[in-house]
Amino acid sequence: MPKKSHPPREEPLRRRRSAEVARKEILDAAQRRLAEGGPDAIRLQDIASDVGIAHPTILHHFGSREGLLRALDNRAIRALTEDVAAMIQSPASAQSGVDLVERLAQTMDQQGLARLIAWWAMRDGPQEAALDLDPADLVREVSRLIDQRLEQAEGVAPGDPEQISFRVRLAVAAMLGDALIGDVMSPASGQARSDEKHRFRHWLAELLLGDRQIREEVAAVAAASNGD
Amino acid sequence: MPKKSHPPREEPLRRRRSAEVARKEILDAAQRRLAEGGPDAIRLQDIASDVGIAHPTILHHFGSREGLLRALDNRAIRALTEDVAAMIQSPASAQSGVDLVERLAQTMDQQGLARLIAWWAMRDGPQEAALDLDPADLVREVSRLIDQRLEQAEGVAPGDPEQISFRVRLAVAAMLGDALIGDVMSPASGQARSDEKHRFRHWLAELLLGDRQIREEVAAVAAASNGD
DNA sequence: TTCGCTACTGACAGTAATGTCTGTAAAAGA
DNA sequence: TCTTTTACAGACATTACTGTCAGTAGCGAA
Repeated sequence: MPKKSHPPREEPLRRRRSAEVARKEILDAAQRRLAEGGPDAIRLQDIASDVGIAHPTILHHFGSREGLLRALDNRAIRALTEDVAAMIQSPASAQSGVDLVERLAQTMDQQGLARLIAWWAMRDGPQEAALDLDPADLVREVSRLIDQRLEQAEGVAPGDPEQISFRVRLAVAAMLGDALIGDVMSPASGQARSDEKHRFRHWLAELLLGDRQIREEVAAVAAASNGD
Repeated sequence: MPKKSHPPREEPLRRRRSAEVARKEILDAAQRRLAEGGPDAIRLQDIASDVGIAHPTILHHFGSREGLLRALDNRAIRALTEDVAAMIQSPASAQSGVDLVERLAQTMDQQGLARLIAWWAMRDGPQEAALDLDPADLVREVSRLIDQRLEQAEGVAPGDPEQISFRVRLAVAAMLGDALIGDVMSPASGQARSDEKHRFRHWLAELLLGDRQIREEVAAVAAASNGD
């Protein structure tokens, strides 16, 4: 029995979101598609049906398919930047680099951020980057933050500032690459593969901070040798 | 004046390659397109016009577009495997890891191999890998080769075999990630960026082999301390 | 309640890409 | 020279994806 229009309808015929919410839901769906199905899975009609809207609505919010993709790119770079910055400023990262690497890896893994960034690099790489923000600022900002922390924590100014940015660059590049092909490179499978992944990240974290510790050991041994 | 068909024609109306050569030329063109223009640039008609053939010829050789892509994937993984293997067996890699990392990076850079691999990871990652060869064999084989070399060169069996595979995994992942987003992460530009890139690789190579050297230093210091 | 704004939709247009079909021509072998 | 094989091309079919357009409906403001 079809509803009469007498009482005001409980369920509106179509849901109307704010422009902001609509954009977010569309971007989320697109990112999910990209993560699960690869680049060919980003089709306006599919994304629209995921969100529960018609595909012209996506065009309404983003102008064109290309506009949607650029918005995806920008959000991904921004998310990575903010996550890395928050990571460094968190108190947990004071002691060890393990949490840093682990969280960076999880950021890359979750929601297919690694794939999104790789895809962006493939499409925009050779041409001019059509982004709202400059990814190089990521490294600059992160390096600055690390520098700051180091001075605060140790009171030591590290000799070569490039060493810091190299570590950041290595961590980001490695976690990006590992998120992309780490699974297929691993000889293990199933739970063992997951365990190995975490050991790998742990090992990398120690490698990134390790030589400092080892050099301290050297200094300690040398001091002991002189003192005795 | 149109040619008479009296004398046997010097130039045939169409060039006829062997199936093998044709496949190679098509794959080369496709890879070039992918490297320069991104994933959307792989269109049968474009590739065909690059090679100088009609697009149904590509279908004839690879069955379908998907078949072409799978052939591309397989060739990329194979190229990477063989290159890494050759790299390790070369005499130049005996002394330092610098040449290893540098060559691995160049392999990734040249001909857009990094992009090809990233693209493959994006498309095949979540599903079953549709490859002729298992990429995990790459790591296994490389680890075995490194193991071999280490025993030959130093006569020492390294403690943890996982340490070796972790280094390979890190080198490959880092150079893949850096080939993808290294340029945009670099604060420098132009020639300075290129210089920085090489310094980064050099630094990574030393990091990968460095702690061994440093530990030897520690041992040396300790020995000197005891001996004196 | 009325009005205006705009998020949203259905139907359609245009286009471009893959894939099929039928036939042609260039080699290799007999 | 005849035959067989197969690399290759032109024309067409089909599909499907993006983008347009005119109109609808929900929500806030007056």
